[in-house]
Amino acid sequence: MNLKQLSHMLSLSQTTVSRALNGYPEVNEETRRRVMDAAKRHGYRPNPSARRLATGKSGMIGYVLPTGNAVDIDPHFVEFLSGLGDYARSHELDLVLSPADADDQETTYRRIVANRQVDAVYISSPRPADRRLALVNTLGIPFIVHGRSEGFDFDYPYLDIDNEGAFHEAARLLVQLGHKRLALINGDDRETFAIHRERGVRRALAASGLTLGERHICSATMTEENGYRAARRLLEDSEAPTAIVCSSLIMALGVVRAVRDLGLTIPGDLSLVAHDDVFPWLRPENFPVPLSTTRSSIRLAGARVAERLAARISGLEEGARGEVWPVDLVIRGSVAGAPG
Amino acid sequence: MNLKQLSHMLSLSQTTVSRALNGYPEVNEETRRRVMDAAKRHGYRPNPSARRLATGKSGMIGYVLPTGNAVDIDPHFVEFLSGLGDYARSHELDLVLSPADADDQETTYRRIVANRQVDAVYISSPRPADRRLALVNTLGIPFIVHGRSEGFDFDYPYLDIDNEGAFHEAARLLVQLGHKRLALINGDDRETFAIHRERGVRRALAASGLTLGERHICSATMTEENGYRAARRLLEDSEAPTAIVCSSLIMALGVVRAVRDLGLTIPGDLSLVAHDDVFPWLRPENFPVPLSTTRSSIRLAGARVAERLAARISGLEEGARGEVWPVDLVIRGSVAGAPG
DNA sequence: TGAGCCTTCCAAAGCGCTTTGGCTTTTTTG
DNA sequence: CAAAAAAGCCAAAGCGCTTTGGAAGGCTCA
Repeated sequence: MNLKQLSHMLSLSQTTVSRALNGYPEVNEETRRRVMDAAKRHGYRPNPSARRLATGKSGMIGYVLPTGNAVDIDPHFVEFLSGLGDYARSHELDLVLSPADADDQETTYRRIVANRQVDAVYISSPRPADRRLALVNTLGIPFIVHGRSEGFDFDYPYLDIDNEGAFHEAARLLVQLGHKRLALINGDDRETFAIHRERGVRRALAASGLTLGERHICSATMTEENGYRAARRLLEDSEAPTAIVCSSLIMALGVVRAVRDLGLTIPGDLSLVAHDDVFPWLRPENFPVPLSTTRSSIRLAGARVAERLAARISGLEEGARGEVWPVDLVIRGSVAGAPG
Repeated sequence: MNLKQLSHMLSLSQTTVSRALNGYPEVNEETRRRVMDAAKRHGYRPNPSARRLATGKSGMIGYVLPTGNAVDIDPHFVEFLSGLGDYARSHELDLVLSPADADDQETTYRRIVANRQVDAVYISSPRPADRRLALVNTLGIPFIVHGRSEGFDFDYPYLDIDNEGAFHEAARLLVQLGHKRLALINGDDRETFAIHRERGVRRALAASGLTLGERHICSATMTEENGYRAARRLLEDSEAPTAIVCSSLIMALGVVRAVRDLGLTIPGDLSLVAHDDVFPWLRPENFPVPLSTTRSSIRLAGARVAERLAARISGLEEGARGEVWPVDLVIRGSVAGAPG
């Protein structure tokens, strides 16, 4: 069933039917009702390719997916997607993932923009002075960054959580509990979120005249194994920390294992706080010792990003509005006063 | 730069240029070269919407993403996606995720097919007599099922791993080690893979005159917490199993925790085998006691599905070819002879 | 009552591509 | 060497929608 057929059976022109369906004012309400009704009854669905060709709008939002043999998609992605999808569904938006060579995403961005394949894109895990951001900004397609970049002379729309604040709070708590030697097990330190987290920890320590030594900071991809390795390295050091702030629950899993292997206990020998993105399949309260966390649902962020993208597409949102969400500090059994 | 402009500057007709670009035979090789060259030099890219409208092909593969507040996307999805994306990239295919109400995916399938939005779709986590499968089969769009269904009177193309064989092997190993009381911690038992796995375990037990008691089988969404709960329930029973086969590494995490909470040890008191889909962020060899697993990379499966979808789109693959991958049984420290 | 203004609809022109059918040349063939 | 076949190219007709530029008819209002 296409427009032509539909309009023919209604004895109306395609113009009128099209307008009736798309809510244009210059059509009689009575007529509109008739059209709407017939459309629904016959299950008429405008052909998106045709519409796209005519309007240039696609009803899809894009994401460039870095791929490659050695490239692992972040497990957070799926949770973010849950939220995004949930919102997108209610607004008839689809999401198109364009796989790209991790080392050359630019080409793909240019392609999807030039082709008008999508109405908007979002960018995640930005780094300082991230080229994707600069590119997308000049290409002039609506976009939102999930996270933040740094070092640009222009503003841009983003949604981020207060990583610095969160880790500042976590570290401050530990310092207040008497810990003098703090360590940070961070994510990939080329990403802005990791930089912000480190900044937060440093600031909290500095406030009490403490510092974060070179040996007390690790950064690596967030895997269980890397968490373990980092913890081993830290805890076997002569100046082993008495408290660790950790960037992810998955890494915390490894930290806990290391602590055990070394015959130590939490929170007796070591206090531990980790960041929790709220996975349904791994919850901090279910750690051997319930884990204190800085918590922020990445899923909600996904939904919000979708919402703002939709707003931008329809012109309801404009400009470079940045949005920073506060992060909860949830205290559970894994923190205690400094030993000794 | 569009076809018209390009053909104009070459003093050729759009027809010829189009044909030259798309590899049709009725164009002089010399002319083709000229065209190709000019196209590359001017960065000409055919507008996909226009092409889609004209050909009906979209160069995209579709996936209907079940969403909803209470719906969690399986963390396996992202690994599968890694593989899929990796292949898709090399073939200029995009992936469109159409979010749908988890309880009504049919509408969405109909939509994307009717709209010719995608050239092919894949279906994952099928259940017996899965309606999506029946629907897609009648809709006549190329598709591949990742996993298998049951109870249909037609064949369909799929890619699955030998779940039954894998769990049969795992259980057989345990039986050979003298275990009489085996338990199975399974995924959602409405899904075919879970049914197959259960079947495998039962078959292995039956071969030695043993059975899988009602109390020795649990099934739930694969979260750490559910693994823990299941293990607690099993191990606190008067007929506690001496060996457990577990459907996922994430659940195994919970099993290990439960074992510890109960003051038991692996493999002293309990042997444990789990299925490993090969996540980069959680590896069985890094469990407190290295975990024996049935292993199959879900990522490779993703790549293979993409490959077959591409083949189907271009007509290279036809018919209802099913493909079943064998699963490795990897023995590590978590299994031992039955206690006592 | 007739000029001017809405209201409501329509015909037709794109959007950028593919593809059908046909028209020249050139090559082959008996 | 004429007739048939093949090669190489083109004009134009879609694909299904939106949107521009009217036009017909009914109103208002002096």
